[in-house]
Amino acid sequence: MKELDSLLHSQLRLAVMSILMSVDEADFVYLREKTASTAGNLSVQLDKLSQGGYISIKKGFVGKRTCTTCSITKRGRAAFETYVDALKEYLNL
Amino acid sequence: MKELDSLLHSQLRLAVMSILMSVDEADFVYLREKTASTAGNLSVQLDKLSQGGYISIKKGFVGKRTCTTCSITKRGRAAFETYVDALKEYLNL
DNA sequence: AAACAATGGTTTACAACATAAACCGATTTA
DNA sequence: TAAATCGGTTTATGTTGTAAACCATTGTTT
Repeated sequence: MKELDSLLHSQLRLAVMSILMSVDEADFVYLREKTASTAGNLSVQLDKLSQGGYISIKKGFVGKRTCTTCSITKRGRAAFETYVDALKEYLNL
Repeated sequence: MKELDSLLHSQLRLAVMSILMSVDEADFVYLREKTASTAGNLSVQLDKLSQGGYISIKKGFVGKRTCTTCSITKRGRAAFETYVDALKEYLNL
């Protein structure tokens, strides 16, 4: 059996990655709402994805307010695809 | 976003369930080899699946040796299918 | 037959993880 | 200016996954 990438095999991180796969860029608040997660949890998981090089996080401003924007990296995209393939094997899809 | 069934969202339990989906019955040793897991870990995870009513565990003998045989339940089969559907949503499959 | 290894598992101790609560600094509102 | 809100981070805590240690029985060696 192939190993499942443990950085991706987490509900929230997977949800985030899935969104980022199809959206180019997404800010913190959007991700929090779309995934229905708490800010704290999201913050931690984004960090992990970032540490692993799967996403890049850009901190900027919208007006006077800070805004954290995330996008998937090449590496993240590849990892996601590998993960999906491995999963298909598990699920016989 | 749909919730992912946390009883299934675990690498080893998922592997076990996937095997049991297509095999009617499988004994402990077979599962251990097929999933390349340690006996301890497998024992714990089988217990959890059993507690959740997803598999049934039957203890018997083959010759003089004990033999633990597992099979998926109706409920387990349904849960697996639901899980797969939810996952498809996450992965855009 | 006593000692030793192997088989089939279970228990348990520990590390990693997910999560929410508490918090922080800046901004807007009253 | 005080209080409430926003965008987010840090931290404390419970939950989970895992392997190491263990147990009971069977088989093998001396």
